[in-house]
Amino acid sequence: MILNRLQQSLNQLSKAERRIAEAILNSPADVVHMTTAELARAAEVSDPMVSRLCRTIGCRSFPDLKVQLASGMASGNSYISSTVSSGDNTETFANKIIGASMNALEYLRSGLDVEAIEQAIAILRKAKRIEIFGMGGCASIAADAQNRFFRSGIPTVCYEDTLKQRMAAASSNSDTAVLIITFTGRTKDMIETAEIVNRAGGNLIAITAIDSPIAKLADVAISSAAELEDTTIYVPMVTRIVILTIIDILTTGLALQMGPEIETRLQLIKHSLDLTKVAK
Amino acid sequence: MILNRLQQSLNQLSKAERRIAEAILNSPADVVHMTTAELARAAEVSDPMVSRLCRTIGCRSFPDLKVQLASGMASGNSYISSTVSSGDNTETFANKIIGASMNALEYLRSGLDVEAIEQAIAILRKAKRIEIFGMGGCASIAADAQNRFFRSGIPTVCYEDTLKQRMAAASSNSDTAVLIITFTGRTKDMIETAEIVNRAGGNLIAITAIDSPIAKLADVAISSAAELEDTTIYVPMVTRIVILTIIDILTTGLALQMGPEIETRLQLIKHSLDLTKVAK
DNA sequence: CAGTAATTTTTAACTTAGTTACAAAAAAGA
DNA sequence: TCTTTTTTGTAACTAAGTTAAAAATTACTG
Repeated sequence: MILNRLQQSLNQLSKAERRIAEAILNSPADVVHMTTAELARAAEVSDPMVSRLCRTIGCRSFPDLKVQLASGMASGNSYISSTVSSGDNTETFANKIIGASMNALEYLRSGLDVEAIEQAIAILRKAKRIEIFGMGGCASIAADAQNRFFRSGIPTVCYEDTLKQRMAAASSNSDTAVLIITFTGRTKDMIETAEIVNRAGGNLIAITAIDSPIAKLADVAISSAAELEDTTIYVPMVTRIVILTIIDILTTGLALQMGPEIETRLQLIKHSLDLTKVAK
Repeated sequence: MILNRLQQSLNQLSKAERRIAEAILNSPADVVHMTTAELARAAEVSDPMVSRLCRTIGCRSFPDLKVQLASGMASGNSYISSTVSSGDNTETFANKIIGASMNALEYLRSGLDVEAIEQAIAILRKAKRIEIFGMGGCASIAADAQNRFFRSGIPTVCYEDTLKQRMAAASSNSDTAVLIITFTGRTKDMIETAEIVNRAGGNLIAITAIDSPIAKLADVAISSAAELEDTTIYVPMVTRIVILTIIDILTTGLALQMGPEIETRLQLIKHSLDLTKVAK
């Protein structure tokens, strides 16, 4: 969506361009009915700067930007995730956080690399075991992934300790699917582990930032949409949600390919919990 | 929507106007990027007729029609979250999964119990320590919550083992905030643990299914939107996403109340990781 | 069935919006 | 401080869209 692109590239723009971008973000609904001159006047810049900004953010022309704006804002997907500020009341900042998550999911949908997903599922499908590695904030995501993948019937383990990860990596082979989860894709330990997997001949799937060292080392790299993250806060929030959803997609894809055989197993797993619950 | 208006007024239009209307209805997505001349040629009429049709159907100008078209068509890609079926190709089921998550977030937004959130934040704010309990599929969520709450400076631990949970529950007091995360709110072990917290005098926050036993035992219960879960699959998917977002809201609210003091700590925590990463 | 009136459509002129090219100003670097 | 690069604004130009008037088609009446 363009509003995202604008918000994101805001600090890479020149002074005048930023003014225009801000004017658009301020009242996107109005911009849709403006001329270049009107917008230029609102942003207190010259007309051609408007045309230029359109090009900079990847639109063919100003009318083209308006069209994209209009389609972007339509329906429910108008959650512009502005940053939480200290003056916000509970309802406001809660809405902003929820909006940011929805935004990220919309972004995931529009840019999902279907081919990468299919390749990853193919690797998982023929794997005799799955090893999942995640450290720091990704450790809990890795644990969640383990909790989902083992239900497929393929033996799945998860390590958050770099030493264990290295040892597991070293003993991987063509029967092993290694799933590395990392926000930045730049953690030194993890890069080394990925290299060990490569040397050992394991099949490496990475869910991480695009163009990161780990993405390059992987057989299949799936983008975690880390570029969408609000860097004014210090903990990745939306990236986490996006990765969990990617894991949902992978496990579902795997289950679909396995067909009805998995159904019974899932049911058995579910009913194994029956006696731990009180009745409704 | 304009496409409707066009379709409806189709037989009230003159011959040339109808040709244009039909051309638009045929490929509205393309029209959005056309000029009057191009559309006129496609409909085999003269340029001014295009302008005229726009007026006839109630648009100010042709660019205005394009904008309306764009916004009208975009609402088509609203998230239809039907159940995944075995015939779906990758793109389809991926979209369904993402759609289900977005749906759940929309649901969370519209029904968020702001008061409960504020009460929970108040409890966390005055807590001297935070204990987080989650089992099974909720263990990884609890771990994630720990990873977020400890950054506030309040000592935070997380247990997924029912024995440890019981012991921690027994040693809770009015300085302790206990956060229980459970999908169903009906796990026997967890109910007993909640009762122990009550007897010990700890402050109990539960993120769980509404109207469940644990929700009733808690000082503050926040709904996890479990009632939205697709029960044809055997693993909670959207509930997980919703709970994570609730945790984001709680940690953000806590940070906002703590004010600038927390900023420094967050920065320090972030920079403590600097040396573990390779440079860009 | 012809002629006239009304409507529709086209051609041509015109206005306005948007872009390009170039010059000036500001910022960065030497 | 001067040079070089980047950024911004001014002015000219292109193209898009609209208006106005003429031509053609259609409908209606004598």
